[in-house]
Amino acid sequence: MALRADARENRERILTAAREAYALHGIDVPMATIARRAGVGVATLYRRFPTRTALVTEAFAEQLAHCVAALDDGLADPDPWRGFCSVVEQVCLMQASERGFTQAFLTQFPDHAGYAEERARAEEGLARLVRRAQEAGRLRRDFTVDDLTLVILANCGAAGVGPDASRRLVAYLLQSFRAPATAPLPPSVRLELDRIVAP
Amino acid sequence: MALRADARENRERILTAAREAYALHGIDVPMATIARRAGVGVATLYRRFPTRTALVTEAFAEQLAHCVAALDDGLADPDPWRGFCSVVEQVCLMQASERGFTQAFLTQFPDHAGYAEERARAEEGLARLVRRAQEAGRLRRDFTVDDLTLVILANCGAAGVGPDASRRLVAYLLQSFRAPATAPLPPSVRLELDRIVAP
DNA sequence: CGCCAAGTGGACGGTATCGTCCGCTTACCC
DNA sequence: GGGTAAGCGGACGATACCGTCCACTTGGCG
Repeated sequence: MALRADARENRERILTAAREAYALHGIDVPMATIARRAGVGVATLYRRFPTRTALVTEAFAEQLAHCVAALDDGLADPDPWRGFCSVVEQVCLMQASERGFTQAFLTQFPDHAGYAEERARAEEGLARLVRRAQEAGRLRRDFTVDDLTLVILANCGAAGVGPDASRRLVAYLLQSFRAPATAPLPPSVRLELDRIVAP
Repeated sequence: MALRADARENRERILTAAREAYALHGIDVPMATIARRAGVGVATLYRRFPTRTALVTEAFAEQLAHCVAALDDGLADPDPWRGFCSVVEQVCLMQASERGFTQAFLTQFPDHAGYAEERARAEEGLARLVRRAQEAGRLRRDFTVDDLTLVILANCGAAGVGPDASRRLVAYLLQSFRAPATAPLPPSVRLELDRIVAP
């Protein structure tokens, strides 16, 4: 049944607060902190989102949709290599700018039954993205779909530093993925070891 | 003053237990768990290692020394590029096989005053390693020392999966670091998303 | 052997987070 | 405008971990 107007607004406030809190303190931030930031009681939070993962899932639903859209865009690109690169870049940028998204992504993607079908679709799309770029002779033949996950994980570490570090890492990786040749990199990034959040 | 014989043995047992516990449960494992695994009381643990970081530091002192040695070896290699690669490979392999080491490394390296000098020496060595490889024309000119940290962080994510994933990532990265050309990769790795420990 | 300082273990109070319960408030339908 | 069910918030008991304190044990020297 539909939520009452005030409840619906509170729900949105909670989701926003959760994203902010995750960005600031990582995904293990106490539920009470999120509730306080949203200006609601903990009970309200727990009523809407019974488990921590439920909240995380909903909080990043939009970001996840953005990733799926990026994949579709990449597949639609007439240039298979450009499509491939843009998918990798966009997803990694998302990881780096929306702190906590990656943890959410990795934590729940395995099980969460509701998304099994969406996940299968995504995997199929990724496989096509890779095959297409390889058939065009732009992506090295020994690249596998699993390497995409490897990129996600690698980027996870770099994302903790900031989008610049992530961009540079991705640029390095894409160059090694390309069949031959190299190209200039984004500027070097000063790494502040102190400010890394435990990914 | 010197430790009593039984105390010395307990100390070793604690360090071993700590490494095991870190590998299994990550670096945030409760102190009591380590104590139990070592077969000692918590008081004993706290007396030897007053803070969590003190324990972590000592537990991985050997691994850290190994890294420093790897750097020296790399610098001693007559082939600057081979020396560069071996340092990167060895350090990353250490991260991947000794779970928890990276967290230790990153967590405390910034402050921990006692190691300031050792750290400075390491940084100087790394700078020389990079410069040497560049002057030999084997390492791209736009590579910076900070990129080495970037590699460490990127590897951190891959290391959570296992040494194979780490090796493949490092191979990719080293190829993009090299002034020109590519080479075959280690075999592809099946990534078990379920078994990733929060790095 | 006997002393005693070094060493030990577990109990304990303190703190943080969890998730639920219950009495009060309020949106919305009539 | 009034009734009612949906919604609310904060208090509360449970749980986990921390780090200390203290009464007991034991290695090793004289």
